[in-house]
This record gives sequence, C-alpha cells and structure tokens, in this order.
Amino acid sequence: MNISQAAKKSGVPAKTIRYYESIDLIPEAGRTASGYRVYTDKDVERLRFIQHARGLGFSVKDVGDLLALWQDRSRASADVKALAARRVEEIDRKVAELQSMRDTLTHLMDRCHGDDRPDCPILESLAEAGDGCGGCH
Amino acid sequence: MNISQAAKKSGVPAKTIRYYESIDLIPEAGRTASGYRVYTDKDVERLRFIQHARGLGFSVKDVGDLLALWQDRSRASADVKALAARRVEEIDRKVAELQSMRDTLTHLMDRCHGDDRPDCPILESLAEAGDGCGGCH
DNA sequence: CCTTGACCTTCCAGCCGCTGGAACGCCCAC
DNA sequence: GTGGGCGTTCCAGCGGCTGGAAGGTCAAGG
Repeated sequence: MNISQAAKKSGVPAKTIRYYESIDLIPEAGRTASGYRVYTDKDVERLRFIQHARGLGFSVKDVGDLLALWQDRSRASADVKALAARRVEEIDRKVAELQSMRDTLTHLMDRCHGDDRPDCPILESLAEAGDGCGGCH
Repeated sequence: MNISQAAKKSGVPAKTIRYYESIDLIPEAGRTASGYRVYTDKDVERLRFIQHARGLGFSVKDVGDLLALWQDRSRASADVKALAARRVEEIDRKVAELQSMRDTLTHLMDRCHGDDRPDCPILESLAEAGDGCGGCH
C-alpha cells in the first residue's frame, strides 16, 4: 500500500510518516520502481502504536524506547512500567503547574470588575507582584 | 543600567530581553556611545510585568496585548478579564487532556506486573487499542 | 601602559514535533 | 494527450527561547 493509505489506516498523516522516517523512528519504507514508498500491515501496526503512544503524550524519544521494548520479546515489563511511571510524574508536574496558574488567574478575576472602567487588579498584580497576588491580603 | 543588571532585577535573562526586543515585544532599548543597551527602572518594570504574565502561561502575543492594555489608561477592565478568562479555558482544556492521559496510563500500569517477565498490558494496549484500553473490560 | 577577564554586541544554529508550500515526477481515466 | 490526483524532495516556519562563535568594550590590577 502507498503512503496515503498507510496514513488513513494508521491515523498518522503522510507528512508525519515521512518525518518519522527521516528521524529514524521508523525504518526506511520499501519503494516501488518509481520511488513511491510501500507499506505493509506490519508497518501500519507500528504507526498505530506510535500514534497511541504519542496520544498519551510520550515524547518521540520515549516512543522510540517503547517501540524497542515492544519489539524485544525478552523485555521486562518493569521497564515499560517505569517509562509509564515517569510519564505520569511528568503529567502530575504539568497539571500542578497549570492548576497553580489557574488558581492565581481565577483569584485575580474574582477581584476584577470586568466593566468599562480601567481599574484592574489583574494588571496591577502583573505589574507589582512577586507572588502573583499583588499583596492583596 | 546595562542588560545584565536589568536581567537580574527583572528576572528575565539577558538573552531573552534581546529576543523580546527583536520580536518587538518591548521597544528598542537606548544605547551608550559604544552600543551597549541601557535600561531604566521603567523598562525593568515592564520586563517584570512580562515575566509575571509569562509565568501565568500567557503566550507572547497575549502578553503583548496585556502590555498594551496596561499602557492604555482608558482601557476597560472587561478586556483584561476576557483575556484572563480565555487563558483559564485554555488551562482547563490542557488539564482535562492531561488527566485523561493520566487515567489511561495509571489504569494500564495497574494491570502490568512490572517484573522481569515480558508480558505487558501497556504495550498490548498501545499495539491494539483505539480507546487506550485494549478491550480490557 | 598593558593585560586579563568579565561583560557587551551580532548573527547563526538548534531544540521539539510537526506542518505548509514550492517545484517536480508518476499514473490512471477519459 | 491531458487533466488531476497521487507521489517525491527540500526548505521554511511555528513558539519561545537558548547556546555558541566571533568580535568589541570596560574596569581593575600589575
């Protein structure tokens, strides 16, 4: 099958497949006499694997490691689990960071009239604050 | 004061200050006879404003808008509040996405032994799943 | 006065993970 | 044979910096 069919079946855009090949995340595809890339069902399976892993937010590098583990019949499941655990930690850090931004923002918004007067604690806080709260309490 | 002092006072690295100037987020700094950039306390104040806004995750473009509103004495606080509200929405979307990844990952991890056997529902799910759950229930 | 070393300048490259577009070739149906 | 829809390559750009090279400047110490 050619690249656009592999793209459709795997959910990975054709451009992205070529990109993955260029960074050696996937092996070089076979070619027809005229230079078109050719994909097998196995290739598509691999692409789907990648797509799912990326969907869980794994970096391309980590996806590479996951692919290697997937391929390796003598892998230890502990290695996979460790990768997943690191990803969860990463997510937790990001969520905590976002939540803290959210808390600051909503707090400031509560104290802002939001009308046509210029008076605005949000701007005041951005101008003054070190702690995101502008010494408001 | 020169750029490294402005950097220290504002918390924005010197390189980043130059970058902000290059993308016109801040006006061109004054120069000494020998070409060194010169900053005033007002410049530092602006940089601190930027730093705080970036710390709340506003894009550089949005920071530009916030700066403009800050400068504009006849602004409506509603405009600022709207920007903040959009940022909160953005955060909520991101948190929801991360949480859903987290849920999938922890669910898969629960079902993975994590020992030296190769058997691993995490890899199986990545290989099979459309829903991130590999038809496990 | 000269050297040293810490600063400053500019410009170019690279990070990540694609994505768009230009400029070209190929293949099939009409 | 011609039109359009595939494929190919390569280069550029997104955001938000960050690192490094190559060179100029400045203040302190010998």
